[in-house]
Amino acid sequence: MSVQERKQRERAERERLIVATARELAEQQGWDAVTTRRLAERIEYSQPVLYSHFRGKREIIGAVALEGAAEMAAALRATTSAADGPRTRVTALARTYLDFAERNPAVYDAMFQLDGGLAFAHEDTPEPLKDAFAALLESLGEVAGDGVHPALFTEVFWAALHGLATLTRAGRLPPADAERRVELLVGRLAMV
Amino acid sequence: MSVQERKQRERAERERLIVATARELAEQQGWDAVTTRRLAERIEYSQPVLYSHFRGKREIIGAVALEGAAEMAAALRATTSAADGPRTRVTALARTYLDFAERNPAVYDAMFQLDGGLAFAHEDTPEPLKDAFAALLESLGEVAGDGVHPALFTEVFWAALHGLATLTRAGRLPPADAERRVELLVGRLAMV
DNA sequence: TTGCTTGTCTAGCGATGCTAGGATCGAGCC
DNA sequence: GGCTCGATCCTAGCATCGCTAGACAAGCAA
Repeated sequence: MSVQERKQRERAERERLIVATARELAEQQGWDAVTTRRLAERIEYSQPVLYSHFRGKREIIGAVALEGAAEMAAALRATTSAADGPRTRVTALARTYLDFAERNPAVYDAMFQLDGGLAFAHEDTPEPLKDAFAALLESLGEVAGDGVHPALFTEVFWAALHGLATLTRAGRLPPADAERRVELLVGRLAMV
Repeated sequence: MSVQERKQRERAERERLIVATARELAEQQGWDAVTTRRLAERIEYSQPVLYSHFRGKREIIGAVALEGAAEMAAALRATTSAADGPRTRVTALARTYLDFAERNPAVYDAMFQLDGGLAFAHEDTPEPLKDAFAALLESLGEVAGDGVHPALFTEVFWAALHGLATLTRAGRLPPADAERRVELLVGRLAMV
C-alpha cells in the first residue's frame, strides 16, 4: 500500500503545483497568458498531464477561484475579528474586500469574472464559496437594520463592493476617490 | 462625386450590418460564438472585409458597446422623465438599468465585462459612454444628500447596480429577490 | 482601349484547447 | 532474478481561433 500512497501524495502535490503555477502566471501576465502549453512547460510536464488532473482549462480556473475564496474568507475574518464595534467592523470588512480584489486581480477574476464552471447560490455550491459569503454575513448581518433579512442585506452590500472592485480595476472609476466611496457606502447602507 | 458618395453610403451601411450582426449573434449564442469567420459568413463577405472596417475583433465589441451605451442612456432618460419626484425617479432608474442588463446580456458584457478597447474616466472617453453616465447623474445627483459630491454618489450607486446586474446574471444571486434588493438599495442610498 | 486604383477573395500563418496512440517504466508474480 | 502487464507520460496531430499577405477582378480616368 505504501507505494500507492506515495504515488497519491505525489499526484496531489503535482495538482497543487498546477494550480499555484496557473495562479502565478495569471497574476504576472494575465489569464490570457495562461495557455495549456505554457502552463505545462512551467510545471515541466507535457500538456496531457493537465488533463489527467482537470477536465480542462475551466476547471483549473475554478480551482484557483476556490483557493482564492478560502483566502478571502480568512482575510475577512482576520480583520473583522480585530475590529470592535459593528461600524468599524463593516468599514474594515469593506476595505479588506476591495484590498483583496486589488492585490489579487487574477484570482478575483477567476472567482467572479471568468467562467470557472462553479455553481453559486445552489445547494451544490462549493464549500469555500459558501464560507466566504458566510464571512461577509457574519459582520454585515448585525448592521442590516430592523426588518431587513440579513442575507438580503449582505447580497446588496456584496454587490456594491463587487461593483466598486470591478469598475475600479477596469479603469471605469478613478482610483483616487476609492476611500471616500467606501465611507459613503458604509455610511449609507449600514444601520449602525 | 456621386459615385464616391454612393460607395461611402454602402460602406457605412455594411459597417452597421457588421455591428448589428455581431450583436445579434452574441445575444443568440454568446460572445464566444462570435468568431470572425462566422461573422463574415453571416454578412456574406469574406473575413478580411471585417478588417477593412475594424482593427480587429476588439473594436467590433467596442462598437457594440457604444451602440448599447447610447440605447441605455436613452432608456434611462425615457423612464426618469416619465417619473415625478426624486424617489420614484431613482427607483425607476434602477429598475431600468437592471432590466437593460438582463434583456441585453451580450451588449452589457460588451460594455463592462469584455475588453472593447474603450477608455473610461478620461477626457478621451467616447461620447456615448460619457452620456450614459450623465443620464445616471441627472437623476442621482438630486438625491446625493448634503455635502456629498453628486458624481461620487453616482459612482457608488452605479457600482452597486453594476454589481447586482453582473452577480445576478452570473447566477451568483438568486433572481427571485431582485425587486427587494432594488428597494433596499434605493431606500438606503438615496437621501429622498 | 489601356493603365491604374480600389476592393475583395483565397490561402495560409502562428497559436489556441484538447485528444489519440505509441513508448516507457516500474510493481508484482513465477 | 527475469518477465509480464498495467499505469503513466509524451509525441504528434486535429479543428478552430484571430489576423494577414498576395493574387485577382472590377471599375474609374486618360
